[in-house]
Amino acid sequence: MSQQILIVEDEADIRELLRFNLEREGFSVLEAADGNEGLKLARQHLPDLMLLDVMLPGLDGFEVCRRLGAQSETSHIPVLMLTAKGEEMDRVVGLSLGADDYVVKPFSVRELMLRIRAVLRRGVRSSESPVLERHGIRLRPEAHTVEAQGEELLLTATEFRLLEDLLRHAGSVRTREQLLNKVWGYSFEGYARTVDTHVRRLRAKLGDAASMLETVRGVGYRIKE
Amino acid sequence: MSQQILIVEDEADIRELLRFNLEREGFSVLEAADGNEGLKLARQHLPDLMLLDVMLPGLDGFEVCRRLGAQSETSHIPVLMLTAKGEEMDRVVGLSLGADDYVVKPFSVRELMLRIRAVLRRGVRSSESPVLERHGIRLRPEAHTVEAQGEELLLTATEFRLLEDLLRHAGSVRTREQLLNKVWGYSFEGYARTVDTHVRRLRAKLGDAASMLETVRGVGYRIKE
DNA sequence: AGCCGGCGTCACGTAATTGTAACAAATCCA
DNA sequence: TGGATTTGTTACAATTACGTGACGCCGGCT
Repeated sequence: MSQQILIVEDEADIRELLRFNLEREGFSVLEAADGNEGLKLARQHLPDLMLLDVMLPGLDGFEVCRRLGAQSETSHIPVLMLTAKGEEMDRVVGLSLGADDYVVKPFSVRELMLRIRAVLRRGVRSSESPVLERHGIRLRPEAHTVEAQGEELLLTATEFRLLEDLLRHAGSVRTREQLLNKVWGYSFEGYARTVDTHVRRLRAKLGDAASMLETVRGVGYRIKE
Repeated sequence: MSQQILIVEDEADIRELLRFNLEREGFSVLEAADGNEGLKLARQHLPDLMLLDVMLPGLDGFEVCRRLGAQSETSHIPVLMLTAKGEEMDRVVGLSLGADDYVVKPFSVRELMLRIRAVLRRGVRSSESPVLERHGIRLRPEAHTVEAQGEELLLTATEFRLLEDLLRHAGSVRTREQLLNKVWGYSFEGYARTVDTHVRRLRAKLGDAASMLETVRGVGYRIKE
């Protein structure tokens, strides 16, 4: 379930720093200390993303990148290059060209994580369903709009996320716990009945379409198949 | 028959790496290390597109661009300018001289390839520049100008990029984080409410057209579909 | 130097949103 | 049927989000 990231970096302390932060963000991590090993692991595990240092003993980052691209199984693996500091902007640009993005050392962890997420997001873009539609309700996640029988509904952010989650699981029951975790986030420490209140508010705005949002007594809520 | 791209760039590293990526994408590549040679090759081979660095020894990118435009055989060749970050002002000049698009360094490979394909798809130079138009607002990325109801608006660089990003995603909500990453860059470590301030300034300049830039409470901002 | 435009931050006011409590209604089970 | 449990409904206070104006910094220009 968790996404896998391959670190190819010769300096052990940087590897460790990266591993620590990536795992804290929920990624699983592979490590390689040189280009050859990185290439081998990439082919074996087909990670979701590679962090690739440019300056490596033996095969350098650019060469690894080139060889990855030459193989069809590995050519789709997004690569984020780590480039040494102090280089000319032009040079950095050049070095980044075999990759999807690059970060200049020393980098801030925050920035690196942002870039990793950005690169990963590009991959899943296509799989995201653009429109959720059921029983005359049309929800556009991208636009953050909802229509019921052609009328646009003005939902609050929470209501919207709630409806989105229910729609994504249309046909199956969602428990209050599941909804709290997904809509409110794991750090929410409130009462489960908060869900009830928001379901009520949502129903009020749904009008006639509210009948599709049913209560499953003792379990949770569900949108009809 | 693969399309031919001419790279005019003085740094050998960058040339090589551009060549590598372009050939990987199926283009055939010509190289020139300075403006004069670039001009010569352009006249000889009439490539499908030119990647033209601004900073060149001898004849600079603008001059190359201008001389190309003066000849009927070469005037149709699409030009994609490579500009360094500090060359914002020059950009306007270059584009007015006939470049079809520009890419500001540093850029990611992905972005460069997308732009190359966009320019090639557009076909004949200047025949159909990408103009972002919505609700009486017309933004010309290449010319770096914005009009609202026929009146030209004088936007700052940040305001322009902000509006450009919002327009490119018209109909979709953009979160503050997305806007910060895109408009301010990943290395920006400031406060998300900075976005609000710039939205406000943008709205002030948009005048009546400001109503198309709506706030999506709890999420971000969106330009109406 | 002095000025100025652009930018990021801050403080404040207002309005929308949200979580909770309290009570009513519905449903279940013995 | 009656008590227990679960859910619906309403009201409300606290919080949050956003718009707005102002301020200070910085870099470029005169």
